[in-house]
Formats: sequence, C-alpha cells, structure tokens
Amino acid sequence: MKYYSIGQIAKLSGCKIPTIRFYEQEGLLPLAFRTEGNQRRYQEKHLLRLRFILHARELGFSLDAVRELIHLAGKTKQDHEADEIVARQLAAVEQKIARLSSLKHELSAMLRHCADTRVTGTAKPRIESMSCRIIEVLSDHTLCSGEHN
Amino acid sequence: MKYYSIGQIAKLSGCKIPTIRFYEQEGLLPLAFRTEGNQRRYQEKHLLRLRFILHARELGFSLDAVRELIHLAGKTKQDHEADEIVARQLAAVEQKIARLSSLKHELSAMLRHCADTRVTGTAKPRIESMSCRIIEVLSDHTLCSGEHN
DNA sequence: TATAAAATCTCTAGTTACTAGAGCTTCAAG
DNA sequence: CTTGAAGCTCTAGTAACTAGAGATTTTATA
Repeated sequence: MKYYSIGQIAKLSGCKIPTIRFYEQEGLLPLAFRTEGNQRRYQEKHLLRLRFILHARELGFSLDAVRELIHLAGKTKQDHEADEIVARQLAAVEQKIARLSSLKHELSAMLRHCADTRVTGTAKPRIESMSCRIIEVLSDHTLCSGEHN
Repeated sequence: MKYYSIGQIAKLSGCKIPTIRFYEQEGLLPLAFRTEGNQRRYQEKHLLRLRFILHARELGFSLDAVRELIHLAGKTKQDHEADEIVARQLAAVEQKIARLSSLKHELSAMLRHCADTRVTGTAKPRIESMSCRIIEVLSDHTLCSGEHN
C-alpha cells in the first residue's frame, strides 16, 4: 500500500500544506498514520477526501456544510436534504454568472471606448464617465432574481 | 431631501447594521451626516453605494477590488490610469465567469444524476444513499472541466 | 556511514470580512 | 415627559485559512 507525505498529497490535491493540517484539525480528514518521527503518512482515501473537500469548497459549501455532507454520506436512508443544498447552490451560481456577464459587457465597452478615444481621437466629448456605468450595473437591484438572504 | 437612519438603510439594502458601520470605517461608504446626538443619517446615494458594494461582494470581489472599482467610477474615461485597471478587472471577471460556468456544470450534473436515480427507480439495489452519490460526484476529479487555480 | 539540505513538526499569530455583545446615549411615540 | 426601541463606540469572536519561528526528521549525496 502506498503512502504519501503531506507534501506529496499537497501536490497531488492542489491543497496547501497548512490547509491540510487545518482540515485534519477540523476533523474533516481522517487522521493520517505517523512515522516514528511523527510525520504524517497518507493513503489514497485521504486524497479522495481532500479532493471532495476542495470541490465542495469551490462550489461554495461552508466547512460546516462539508462536515454535514460527510456525515450524511455515512447514512443509508434516502435524504432530500443533500440535493436541496445542491439545488440552492446551483441557483446562486447561475445568478452570479448572469450578473458577471453584464458587468463584463460594461467593462469591455469601457475598454473599447477608451481605445477608440485614444486611437481615433473622436471629436465628441462625452464627458460623463463611462465607468459610472459600472456602478450603475452593479447597483441595479432589478437584476436580482433573488433575495439577499 | 430624505434621510434614513442606519436601521432603515439596513432594511432597504439588506445589509446588516454592523456591516454598514464596518464599510464606513473601511472608507467604502461616504460618511453619513450626524444628528446632534451623533446618530448617522443617510441619503439615497448611500443606499446606491451600499447596494453596489453588496453586489460586488456577491460576485466575489474583495473589498480591495471594490475600493478600486469605486475609485475607478469617479474617473473620467480619458484617464490613462483607468483603463489598465479596467482591463485587469475585466480579466478577473472573465476568469470568474469561466470558473463559475464549470461549477454550474458540475452542480447540474449532480442534480440530474440524483433526479435520475430517484425518479426512474432503477432495479439495481440502491442501498447506497443519495448523499453518497453526491460525495462521489464531488470527489470525482474527472468531472472537472477546469483546472484548480 | 556521515552530513547537509529539504521537508516536516507544533505553536502562535496574522488576515479578511464580517458579526455579536456590553454598557451607555439618543430618539420618538404616547 | 417618560420609556422603550434604536443607535453609539469599543472590544472581542468567527470562519477559513496563511505565514513564520524554531525544533526535528527524512533523504540524498559524498
């Protein structure tokens, strides 16, 4: 059976070393074996668990939610709880994408405009700042499909 | 001209009271007028700014980035310093969209998977819990369309 | 096998972005 | 004009890391 040092699973998982130790301390990672000299040695299962945590975090789950998910995984009864959480996350992500898209639009419009005025030196002095549109877009509450918890 | 108490803009913006004071302290909100008795009185512009901050935060901008965006909004388009910042923000926004898109795919894949097994009720003995499948999906690195930072 | 460099250990403290509470003051409704 | 809700400041706590100090262990090489 293969053993990994903390540096190795750090590299394999893409998780920083102190963060791995932090997850262990938080009870999210099963304890690793220790060498005579007290260094951690990990196995495949730790790598899997670590990847799980990282993905869940990336998806916006809190560590508490991750803890819960791990706990739920131990149960056998069918549970609506888990995919409800996922559905909620999905909605949030979609909303973020929508909002970012319009912001992106504004930002690239600004860039185009700046480039235009610099390169072509147009006559029209549109004094009002383009960048104010950014604030507008981001301030616009009507874009919110959802509540702000 | 209408004035709001801190509790009122808190309600109107959906931002908690201590957070409003925190934003003020961080220089993200223009200072409010104070009553004789030292209480804050806000105007419409504060509400707009607050919503802007909240949305930007929701989109994953750090407070530093928000600060920069606010600074940027005050400038006129011919400001040379500005479009470099805009370009940087645009790049950040595009990266966020890309990342969120792959997260969205992962999430909806998870939901589809869960729905399938629940609705179609396959003959296979589904002893393993739904949440286990979520753990599976979340642990599965091959589902990642993107890289991890 | 000796030894030096690299990796790891624990522990403490710092960071970001809030959030909560204590103890006191002000505002506004009746 | 009182009284209860709302606000004030200040300190401390939280989540989720992240960094650094100083000691120890592992490993690669002479």
